[in-house]
Amino acid sequence: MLDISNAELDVMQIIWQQHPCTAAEVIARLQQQKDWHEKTIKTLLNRLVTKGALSYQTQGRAYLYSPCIAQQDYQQQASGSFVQKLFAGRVAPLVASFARKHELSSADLAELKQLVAELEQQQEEKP
Amino acid sequence: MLDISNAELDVMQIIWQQHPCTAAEVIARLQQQKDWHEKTIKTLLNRLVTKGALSYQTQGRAYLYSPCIAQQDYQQQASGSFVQKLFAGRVAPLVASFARKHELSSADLAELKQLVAELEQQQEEKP
DNA sequence: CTTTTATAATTACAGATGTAATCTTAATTG
DNA sequence: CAATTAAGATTACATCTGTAATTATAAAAG
Repeated sequence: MLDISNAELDVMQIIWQQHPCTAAEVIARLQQQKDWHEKTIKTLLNRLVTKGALSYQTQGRAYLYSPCIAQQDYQQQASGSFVQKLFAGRVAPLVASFARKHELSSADLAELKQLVAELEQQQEEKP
Repeated sequence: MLDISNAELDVMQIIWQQHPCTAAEVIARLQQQKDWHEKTIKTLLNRLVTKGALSYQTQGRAYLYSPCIAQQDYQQQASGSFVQKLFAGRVAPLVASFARKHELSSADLAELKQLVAELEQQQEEKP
């Protein structure tokens, strides 16, 4: 299973937002939020390529990076193992736990409600 | 912030389930689910003490371990940073993502629905 | 009291991670 | 063309992790 570290994930987020993109672009955008040295970011790009999370095509002297895994797919994989690890595979307790600490906005609640409704309906459709 | 690794977390789960407990007890119970050497588990216990996740009281030659952080508190902290890291702090998309891969049971859905209802009510109470 | 045994402490060691610096090489500048 | 610069590749190095083995020590057994 593709395992992306925390620092690497910050790089992936930038690239998921917009790709393909050059190292220079990643560096420029990441440095708006992280105080990381250019070399550090290059290292992370390299490691991500090595572990198969990013691919690239050459464009003259530079590389054009693209994700090998879609953000949604990675989110799915990661939330699966997180929920398994901390909540014995049940997602409702996670939401409860989260809500206890982080006040949910009305928008969040509405979104959740809607989601639950949809899932219920799907369940009825094929019982 | 208290950072507990994956292997360490397995030890914590055992101790959260029942504490205080001796190393021998932890080993016996963990070995029912993990194929870990006794020495490995001792190492993990030690590291958890060092990082302040466990404390102990001596009982003759042995130690009686107890968690320094409640399971709920750790779950809260961990889910907070997970949701932040992968879903920009919004929990609904996490549930959506999770549900897309892992079929939710009726029980799960009911639990979620109930939870949402409660949260909505809380929100009305103090607007 | 000496030997064995059970506990915890210390040490080991490879791979992952955070965080760069240095090296190589090709392109740009003068 | 020579010197500088900018890309990526390689190397660095401390800390964390997974996974134990070794050592010290105190208790139990003979």
